[in-house]
Amino acid sequence: MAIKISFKVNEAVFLRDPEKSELGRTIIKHSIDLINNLGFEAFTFKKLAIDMGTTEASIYRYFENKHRLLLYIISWYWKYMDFLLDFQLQNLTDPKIKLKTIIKLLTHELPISAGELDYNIKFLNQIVITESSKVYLVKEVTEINKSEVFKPYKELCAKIAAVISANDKKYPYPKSLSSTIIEASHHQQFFSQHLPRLTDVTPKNKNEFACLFIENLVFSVLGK
Amino acid sequence: MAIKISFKVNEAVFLRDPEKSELGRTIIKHSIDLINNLGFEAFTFKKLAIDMGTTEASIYRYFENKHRLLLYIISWYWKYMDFLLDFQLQNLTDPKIKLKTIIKLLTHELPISAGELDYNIKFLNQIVITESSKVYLVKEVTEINKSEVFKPYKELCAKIAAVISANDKKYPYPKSLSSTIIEASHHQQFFSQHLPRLTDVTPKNKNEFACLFIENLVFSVLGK
DNA sequence: TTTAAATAATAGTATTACTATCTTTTTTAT
DNA sequence: ATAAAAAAGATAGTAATACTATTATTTAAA
Repeated sequence: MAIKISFKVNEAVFLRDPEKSELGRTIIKHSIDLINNLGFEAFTFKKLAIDMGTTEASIYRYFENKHRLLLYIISWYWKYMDFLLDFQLQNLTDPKIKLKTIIKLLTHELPISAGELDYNIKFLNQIVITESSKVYLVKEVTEINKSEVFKPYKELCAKIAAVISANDKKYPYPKSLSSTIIEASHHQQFFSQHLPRLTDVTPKNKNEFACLFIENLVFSVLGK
Repeated sequence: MAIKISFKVNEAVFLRDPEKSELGRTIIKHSIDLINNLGFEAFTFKKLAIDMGTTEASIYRYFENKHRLLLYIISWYWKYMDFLLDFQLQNLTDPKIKLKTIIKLLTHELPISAGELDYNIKFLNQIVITESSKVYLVKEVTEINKSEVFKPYKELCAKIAAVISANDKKYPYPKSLSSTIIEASHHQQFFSQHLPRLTDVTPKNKNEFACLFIENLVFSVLGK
């Protein structure tokens, strides 16, 4: 019995819930493929419509614009990450091992654990690395933030911050360290792929590099 | 005798050097104001042309597109930062004080030291915080990187990495730590301004927050 | 002072980012 | 089973964006 995993993304993100119809799910599936292929800037609703054999108008019934669609995808990812985190931490008690598990999760491709997934996780991962900061690095951030659509990110950040605090009760910046390791995980992965001189990757540690760097960083800060 | 500061940005970034004509300098000056006002997404050459009383065609003679213009501004900023860094570190010998000076520079508005500046540094600073990652977080990064236009960023990163290594010869990730503190400086400033729950800012430490966090981070990692 | 280079003025094109309308199909409620 | 409602498809249209091209005018350099 394969369980289909789905997460409720804040209603303010979409006009019609894409999880609730075949067309909606197709939009998300094809968007992930297409954004990964073209990059977010070159991605348009027109191209998406052609790609999936429907019309622009149909897509506009689900999302106000492509920024909202990206926000949906990224939010979905954070919810999935949050779920995986709960799942993987459930039987762990040692806060150090908990934190190591979190760092591993942040710096590796997401595992497709428990249930079947509609989306291409490899692509989703790349999109998060390259495009996720574009959802908040916009002029309208304050306006968008009012509708609570950044909640999944904030909740994940708070959850990781709690584990950080459990490792070192006196550490004064758990939330900032949390958001920093989330962002740095992406950046170091991106840099090691495309601008390696901004990192210390070597051909040897290529795959483990981001993980090793972040682990070293975190456990230095938290005093082992 | 006021010295006008100027930096040579890689020729591949522009079609015609904006530093070498009045129109060119006006383009940069007005771009900084307009990008800061509208955000990069809403900023267009048309709006810029109207704002400065010229035509779109004139601007296209200087820059291929708005992404290149942003790249120019950001590159200029890194060059200016590099210059300030040399300037401020010149009489320092203690590597710890050097690193503290660097962190202060990264987390505060740039000082307008030595010479007169054409550009609005306050705005430039905000643009770097909000828009700088958009110059490399694009599909064409590898292609763009070939023309060496990211050099100013890489050089600054290397310079900071050298100071990091001077603080701790055995630390294995100087370049990654360097790029991480550059990026985290921006992110933590952005978050503390717009999404404070991702940080540990308080009304009290508001202005010093990013600096305090990064200092604590760096000197924990480098073992005091 | 001639020539070249830069700018201004204007026009035009393909694409993007939508909105509107009407018809057909599918779903749901009775 | 059927009527009503909702969703999707088909088509059209508009304003703005992201350019390119052409010619005339001004400015700077040889």
